[in-house]
Parts: sequence; C-alpha cells; structure tokens
Amino acid sequence: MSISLYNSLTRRIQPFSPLDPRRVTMYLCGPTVYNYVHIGNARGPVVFDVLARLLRRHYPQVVYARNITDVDDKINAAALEQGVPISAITDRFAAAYREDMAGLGIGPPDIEPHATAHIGEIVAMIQSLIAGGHAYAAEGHVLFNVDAYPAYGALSGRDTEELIAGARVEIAPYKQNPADFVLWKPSTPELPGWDSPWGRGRPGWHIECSAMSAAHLGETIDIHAGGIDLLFPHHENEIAQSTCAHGGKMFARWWMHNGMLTFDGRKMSKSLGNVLLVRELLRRHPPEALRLLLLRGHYRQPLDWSDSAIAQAISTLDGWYRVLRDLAAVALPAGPLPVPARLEAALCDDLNTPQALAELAVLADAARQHGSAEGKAELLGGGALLGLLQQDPQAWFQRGGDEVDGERVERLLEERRAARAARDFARADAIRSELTAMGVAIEDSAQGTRWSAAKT
RNA sequence: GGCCAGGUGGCAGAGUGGUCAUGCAGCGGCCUGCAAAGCCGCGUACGCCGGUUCGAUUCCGACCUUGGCCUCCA
Repeated sequence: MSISLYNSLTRRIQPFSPLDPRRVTMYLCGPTVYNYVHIGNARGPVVFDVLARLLRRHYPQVVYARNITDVDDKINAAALEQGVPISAITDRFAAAYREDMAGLGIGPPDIEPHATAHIGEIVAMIQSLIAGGHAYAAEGHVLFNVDAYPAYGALSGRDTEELIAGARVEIAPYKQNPADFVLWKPSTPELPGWDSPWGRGRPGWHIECSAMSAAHLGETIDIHAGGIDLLFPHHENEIAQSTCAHGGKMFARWWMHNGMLTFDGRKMSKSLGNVLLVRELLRRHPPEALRLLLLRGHYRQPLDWSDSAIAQAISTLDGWYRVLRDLAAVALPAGPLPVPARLEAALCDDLNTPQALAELAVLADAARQHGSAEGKAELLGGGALLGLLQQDPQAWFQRGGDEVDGERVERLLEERRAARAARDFARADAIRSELTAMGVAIEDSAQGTRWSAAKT
C-alpha cells in the first residue's frame, strides 16, 4: 500500500517515496521552551506521531527529529525576570514538554536536537552563506540577503516586492532589503551569547532548524513538518538558508503543515490568551480522549476545541472500550497485531485520520457482533496505528477510581444483589442512587454487575 | 490591501458527478423488575446565484461568509 501526502511546496497530493528507500528522514519544528505548551501546540506532534507510526510500517528505518529551541529572546526575558540562567528555564520546560507529549501517547522522536548544542554548526552555516554571497554582516548582525536567492517566496507564494509593500514591522536600517532576515545578532553582556567571527552574539530564529536538520538528517531530507503558521516566514527562510548553504541542493522534499486548533472559532494562541495548557487538560480529562479529539479532524483543516467535543470523544471511547472489556477473556491470536487494510488505506491517503476513525468504529462493531479473537485483534491493531485503545479496558472505566472507595462499592453491590434476589427493587434502586451520588455508574449483565467511576 | 484554506444533517466531521460515511446526541421498538448496555428501525445534509451535464453537494464562474498567513506563534 503506497502512501500519498500533500506537499505544501507543490500544493498537491503526491505519492510519497523517500530519497533513500531504506531510510526516511523527517523533521518537526519543536517548541521554544519558555513556558508550558497549550493543546494547539500538541496537534502537530500528535498528527506527525501517527505519520511516523505509518512510515515505520512501510520503511525499514525512519529517523524522526523533533527539536527543542532553547535559545530565544522570550527565554532570555523569562530568565532575566526570574534572575536565573536560561538553562534553568529551558531545562524545566523541555522536561515538561516531554511529559506533556508522552501524556498524549506521542512516541519519543528518534532525535531531539537542542539549538544550544549546535552553535558550532550554526556559525559554520552562516559563514558558508557569507562566503557564497548569500548573507552579509552589518552592525554586529548577520543578515540573509533575499535578493541573492531568486526562489525566495516559492513556498508561501509571495514575492519580495509584495512582502515589502505589506510589511507591518519597522525596517531595521542595517538591512539591504527590507525582507532580509537575521541569522545572527549581537548580545549585550547580560544576555547569553557565544563568540563568533562577528562578535559575541546568538543565533536568529530560523537558522537553528536548518543547522540541526542538516547535522542529523543530511542536507536533503524527506519531510519537514510544522504548523501552517510557520509556513511564512519560518519555513520560507529555512528553505532559503539551507538551499543556499548547500550549493542549491533541495532542502526538504515534502513540506507538511497542520491546520490550527481554534477555540471559540479563533486560533488558539498565546498572544490572544485563549489557551488551554496540555498539562491542565491531562489532569482534568482522560488523555486518550484528548488524543482522539486531535485526530478527529483532518490534519490540514482547522479544528475547534470545546468541552462538548471532549465529552463526545469520551463517549466514543466508552463504546470501543466496552467492546474490548466484553472480549477481555478472548485470547489474541499469536504474533503481532494485524493492521486492518481499510484503516491503513485511509492513513495512506494523506493521513485521513477521520476516515481511519470511521473504519475503527466499523471494526469495533464487527468485534462486538462476532466476539471473535480476530475481531478483537483487528480493533487493537487498528487502534495501535493511531495510538489509541492500548490501555486495559478496566483502567479506562475506572480511571476516576482514585477518589472512589472500591471496597464500599463492592459492599453496596453485594447488598444490592441480595435485594434484587429478594425482589426488593425499591432497596436495589436506592443503592443504585447512592452509587450514582458517589460518581459510580453500574451496569447489570449476565456476568454480574459492572461498575465504572470515570471522570470526564 | 496581498496570498491561502474553508462553508456538509441537532453537534462534530470524512467523502463522492448518479443506492451507505462515521461518531455523539435525539426519536420509536425489542430486551430488562427498572436502569445501563446491546439489538432493530427513523430523520428528504451538502452557503447563495448562475453555468456545464441526461444528472452536481461533488466540475466552472460570480456573490455572501468564516478562518489562517503577511509580526512572535504549532
């Protein structure tokens, strides 16, 4: 089954094939670690985690890099404000980021490069850009010269003329062309900085991704991914730098961009202040429902976040886990879990996760009706490719159980069983009400009464 | 203003030139002491106006409208 992926560069879906069929290289723009990430920041990591899972099935090796940007003016501002070295900020939030991503069921990347560990590569890349006439030093800064790269704007569909006309920022006097962007900037003594041929300074925003991508994945990579809001200027600038630094070699063969997560119809963003932290959501809701929610829309479309959407995701998972719970005693066939063809086909079609989830629903139905080991295996196998349905059903249904006194529940259930046996239904219903008040839902079945204490 | 992506049933959200999305919610029935779950069934969805076509939600054009980028941003 071949994979087709939309390429922002060509604006069309193309059959995917890596440069080296034995080794796929993929880079995702990671966070700048100066505070906790919000759920919008997690969409790309979740979506591209599914892509990584899919690619690993198709190719012998996938090298997936997701960077940490740990040098940046916002980090500096936070460090100055708190009177601590920047590493105190970046270490803390990089660790928090890993925890948050793991909480959403995202597998760790193969490589997690840090910008500060690549200053040498960054300086070298800037030197080669200057040597090639693609960059120039001015007043302690080094700037990329967009006029020296005629293809500038190809990714975002802009030309430099219109960029200048529409520029809403004040243009620094040392720029030759207003669209030129900073590769290196000088640091004052209180700011972090590294020695360089242009004095003590620090890298500009875009250069670190170019340097780290080349250092770990090579000069030409297969897939470069990120949020659509990074398409310009970040990715446009990365292309310009990398291409010019590597003698015109293509930088990334596929550019993939996830749509924005919205909240009340507006982009969730720190500057608008309408953010929900992943950390907070993980504490309040079942993590798997959050992941499911992020996969319920096609990755290129906007996706609106809401409490009712979370509730829907939980209900959906309730149904699927109910099937798995009913099949708990059914032994799985030996060997690895199968991957259902229709579900995989949906993912191969430009990562159509909504379609894949529809297929998963069909598989859940089939498993419930047939009660077979094969059905169970297919449901689990399909779920695994999406990073869903891998926990113990019992754990899913009793995830709020920390606050519930299990022994008391069992005692009440036994009492209710006796009342029902004596046909004292008034008493039985009173006990059920009591359990409901405790946040415990019950379900009578041929195998006895089940209970669940699930948080929303 | 420029560039880009959308507007699908109560909600979410795929998809297609001509019988099925899917999930959640709702309604009717079966089952159940009653619930819950399960099972069976139900609801004339494709922004608006033209055009192409035997036939358009799906293709083309105009219009209305929502959002993203053009500044930090996943």
